[in-house]
Amino acid sequence: MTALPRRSAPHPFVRKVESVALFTLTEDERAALCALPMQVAQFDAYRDIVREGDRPARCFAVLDGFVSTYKTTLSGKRQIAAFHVPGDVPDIQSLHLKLLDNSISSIGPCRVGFVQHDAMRALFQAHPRIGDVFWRISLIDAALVRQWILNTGRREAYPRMAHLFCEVMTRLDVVGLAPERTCSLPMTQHELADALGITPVHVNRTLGDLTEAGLITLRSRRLTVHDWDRLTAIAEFDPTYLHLGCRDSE
Amino acid sequence: MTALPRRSAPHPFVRKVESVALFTLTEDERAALCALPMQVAQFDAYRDIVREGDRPARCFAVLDGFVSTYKTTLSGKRQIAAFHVPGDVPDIQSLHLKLLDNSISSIGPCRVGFVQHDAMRALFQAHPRIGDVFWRISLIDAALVRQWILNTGRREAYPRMAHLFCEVMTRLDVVGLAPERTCSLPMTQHELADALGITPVHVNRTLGDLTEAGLITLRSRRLTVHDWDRLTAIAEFDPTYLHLGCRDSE
DNA sequence: CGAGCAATTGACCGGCGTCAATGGGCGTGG
DNA sequence: CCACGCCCATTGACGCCGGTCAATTGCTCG
Repeated sequence: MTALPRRSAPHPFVRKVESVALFTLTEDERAALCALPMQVAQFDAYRDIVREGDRPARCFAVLDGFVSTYKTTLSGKRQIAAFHVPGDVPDIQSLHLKLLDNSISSIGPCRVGFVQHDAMRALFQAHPRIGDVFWRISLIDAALVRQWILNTGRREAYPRMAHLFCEVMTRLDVVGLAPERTCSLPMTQHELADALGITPVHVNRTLGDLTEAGLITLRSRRLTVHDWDRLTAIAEFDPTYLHLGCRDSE
Repeated sequence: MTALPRRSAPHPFVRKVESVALFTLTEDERAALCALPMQVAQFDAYRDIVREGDRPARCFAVLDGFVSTYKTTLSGKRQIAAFHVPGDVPDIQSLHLKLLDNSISSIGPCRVGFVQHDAMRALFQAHPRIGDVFWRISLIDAALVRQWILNTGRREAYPRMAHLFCEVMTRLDVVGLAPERTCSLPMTQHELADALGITPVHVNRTLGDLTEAGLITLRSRRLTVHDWDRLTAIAEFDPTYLHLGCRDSE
């Protein structure tokens, strides 16, 4: 990890909060969010950003790249429970759970912004509605994990992988990172395996099947979906669980 | 579901909040919790209490019995994402996510207590620390689901079932419902299957294996663990993720 | 150009699913 | 009090999805 000088770019929390809130931010609230001091850091690929057992005094937002939440068994098997895309705050839970129960690592190289818990807590005290939005954010994260369980527990490898691609593509599309159903997917097949709960070898076979079927292409870390309708049908993908912004339907 | 007259028993939220909070409640806070109006209802076994897609205006606490949070695929396969024991508030998320993304049903017959969202929100406004505790409760629930994913994704049926039993026994012990490593387990093998992501037939075989190994007995809806050390070893069970109350370690 | 990791492929195997039949416990009705 | 029906549990045979092992190829970067 390399510390970089603090930047004055538009604060990523503003965008995230605005996309999740069910109300419009006041100028005051927006200003308070922008005033959050954030320390930007860069990570190489496949580095732990925080580890299970840590007691962090800050949480972080993903600025660029991808990050994964994972746990491991004592015997070393690894299971990824969630991917996080730019704008997400993967360890928001650390605000209220001192002891981290999962690790979070970079997938490709990535940039993240750290914010001290104290600063967040002060913000929530001054602006309770913002605190509620972050609570909501953490609940949406939990909803994704529940869907992930349904996926690993009750779908075979083929539709399971299809579902993962549907989710990633949809979430990236929301933040403008999936034009033309194409997006960056910097993870190796080994990491896909850890996300899907299968072996890397079988990832390769399943990936081949999806490709042969003309559904997707995954080459040099880029994923393209050729037939979105068929892919979502195979995956039985219903994006409701993502709790995307259509405010009246939320 | 049958509506019962309101009871004046000690409010279950008090106990739950006290067990999860990292501080001691003031008299004021305790009184406010006790003043929460709650409507008690009784459910038969295997009834949905709330359904995916609902927009509830209240949430509920489990008073007696067990309930399960589950989702289903379009093709009808079912996956249980969590069990809830007396004292839990399984749909706390509905406070901030209008649209429920999972169903919750009773396992055995059970009693639950409904509390209007408005009442909860008023409480949180008057006592922000209590709001924080409920946030913490929802984060702990999320931690359990992440562990559940590791379990279904990266363990075979035998240790997976062992792990589930370890978790249930530990959580019931916390609320005094597992004396002598024995507890009620009112679910059928079919529901165990839906929790573990395997088939009922294989549940039966695995259950037989655990029994033959002298680890457990499961008869007439009662689970007994005969060799806790060996069971936890097989399950690689580490209760840290449950975020139990040892306050200094949290 | 060589080192090292990621991807690919084939052969084989085993855990778990599927199908189907049997047995057992319990509540209901005769 | 017994008979019936229903659901749950149990058991066996068989097949397949996905795991394991291992060899080869390809890519990336120093």
